[in-house]
Amino acid sequence: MKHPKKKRVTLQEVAKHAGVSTATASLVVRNNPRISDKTRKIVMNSMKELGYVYDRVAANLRSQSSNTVGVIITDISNKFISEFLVGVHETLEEVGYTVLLGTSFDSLAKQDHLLSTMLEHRVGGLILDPVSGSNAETVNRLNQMNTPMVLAVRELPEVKSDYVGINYRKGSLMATNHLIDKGHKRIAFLGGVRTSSTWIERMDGYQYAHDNAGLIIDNNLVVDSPPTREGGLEAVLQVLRNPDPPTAIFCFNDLVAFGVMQGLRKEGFNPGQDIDIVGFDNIPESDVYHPPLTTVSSFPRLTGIEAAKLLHQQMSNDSHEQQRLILEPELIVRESA
Amino acid sequence: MKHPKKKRVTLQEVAKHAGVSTATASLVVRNNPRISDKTRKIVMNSMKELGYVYDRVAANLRSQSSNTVGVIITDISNKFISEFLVGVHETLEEVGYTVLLGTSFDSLAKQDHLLSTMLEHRVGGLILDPVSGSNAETVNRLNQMNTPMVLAVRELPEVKSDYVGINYRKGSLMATNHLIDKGHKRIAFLGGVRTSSTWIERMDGYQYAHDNAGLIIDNNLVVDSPPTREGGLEAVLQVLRNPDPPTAIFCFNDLVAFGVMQGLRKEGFNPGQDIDIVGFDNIPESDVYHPPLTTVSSFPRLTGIEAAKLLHQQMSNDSHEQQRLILEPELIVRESA
DNA sequence: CTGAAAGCGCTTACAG
DNA sequence: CTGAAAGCGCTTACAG
Repeated sequence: MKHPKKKRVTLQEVAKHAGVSTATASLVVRNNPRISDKTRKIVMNSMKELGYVYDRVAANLRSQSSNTVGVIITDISNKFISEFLVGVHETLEEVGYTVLLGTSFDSLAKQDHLLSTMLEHRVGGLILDPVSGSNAETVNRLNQMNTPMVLAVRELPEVKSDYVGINYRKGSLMATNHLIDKGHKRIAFLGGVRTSSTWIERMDGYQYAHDNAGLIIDNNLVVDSPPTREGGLEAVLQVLRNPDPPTAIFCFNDLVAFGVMQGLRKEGFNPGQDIDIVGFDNIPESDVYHPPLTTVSSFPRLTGIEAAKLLHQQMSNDSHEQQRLILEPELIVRESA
Repeated sequence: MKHPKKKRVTLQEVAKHAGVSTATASLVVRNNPRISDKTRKIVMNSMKELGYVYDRVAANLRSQSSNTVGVIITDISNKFISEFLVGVHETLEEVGYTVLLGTSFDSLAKQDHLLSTMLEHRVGGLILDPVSGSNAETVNRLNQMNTPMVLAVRELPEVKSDYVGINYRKGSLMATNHLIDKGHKRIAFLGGVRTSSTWIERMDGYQYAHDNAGLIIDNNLVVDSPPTREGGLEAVLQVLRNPDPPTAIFCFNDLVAFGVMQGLRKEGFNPGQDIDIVGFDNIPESDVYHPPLTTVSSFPRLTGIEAAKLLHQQMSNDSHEQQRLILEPELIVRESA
């Protein structure tokens, strides 16, 4: 876990080689304009000659600053999250931060551990896609350390923090309305973790659409599961055992929808014809599924970009008021419904 | 880019509060058995009471060690790479490393910049999925710094380093043979960057299969492109303009295959019936495509795990001989060919 | 515009 | 088993 390295060339050595003081050399590395061009060149030369590599760690320690940002996500395999990460990462690198990545694999214990590690590494800020069921307490440690943070994707009810996410409720409302408009009365809602804010919000929209249409929800048609392909597969198998199965399915996300399609085929149904399906996320592959998936587009990359921007704002402004950014989704109608 | 933080509680303060010397407190934090249980408890208490957070950065500086590892990848959106990253990340976190993530977005300049940044951050080791066209010189900077490194996914001819990757040649051979066995004589090879080792190796296998069968390759059927869905789409449109179009297509990877399918449909062909298609990678979604994709499984996650293990070995053993690990692929026959 | 000295928060010999 | 002091590689006032 530890590994001693060949001795680095230090700034002192560079300074000595260039015949200046360490302070001067330090100013040169940091491009301070107060150094004459002549001196600067001499020092730069010495750096090149000796193969000097700036030690950002020592610099950060001394100046009590940080240019690293921690990013903790739940699961890279999830396309929504990986696209989110692209947005975050791209934006953060642009502004010059280096990112410490942590994956919680949806485990609260791992997330806790990662939070600690990040703090120990003196991150200047943190972007957190929290595990469902994260408690405020865990996260408030960050506030205590005065570390800027933005929460993304999943909102934590009791946590005071910047947040950027999707208007899941509206997306779910649009999806369910679409199915109702097509004449469906028995619409299942499959997948997702019942305690997560993302599930609850989708449930809200699903409920609201039913209420509006004067329909009542059959609770046997609401089956939760991990938000994965496997989860979708299991959920649909369960719901099909129902004596009165659904005629349409609203899926927690596109991954779940794939699993659902697989399950339907396995049971002899033809997805998109016998049973309509709507997904959520509009991951890039959803339009090459079989059949192409009707889904709700939720702009993961943009979510990441905005989260990174918000964090950057927080880190550069001392007086920063809390922000909450909710992106509006869009219904993409394809062949599955 | 910099951000001053509230003053941290230091180990000195803890020591004073506990009535011991800093050295003793330090030994406690690091779980040194040489400290009596009684003293340990007192110190632990003080830490809790004061809200102490270990400063790994200061510790690493002083002890000239590092428990961070840099991971530079080309593109998170690419499912092969993101799965690879999962493997790397999971393994690295298990052994207690924290990962600094960099994405080169396939730009040589960005990769160079990231390498510098990682060195400046004193990473203890590095896993590099190099941009195609990376030159040895760039990478050898690491060797100069004596930083352990393992190359993954793409091999760099002139670079001496551990490497873990896939036997692309064999995978490509299997895929092409499969198409030849089905009676195809005009097999296109679409997508991928012509200068990358991954492309060259696939080309080798494709060539070899043709030679074996006494077939000759029509160079008009070999079209390179970025290894993305968009790239596949463009490549197939180009190859279809051919007066004598192919009857089967071997795709650089599954993403390219999706693009190819889309392109075929757009031009009125029915993928898997009019024209057979084989992909490469076996990404999780490939079996829910339309039609389910015949492809070569290349174990991205395992690749990541092995890369991380190799790096860990290098970092913990001083005498480490160079290793080259090549994973064997597998043909997955589904409906597209 | 440049230099000498102190200090960021730890760990590391060295004594005892 | 514990303590006092030096030092990792930088930056930061403070002088000049």
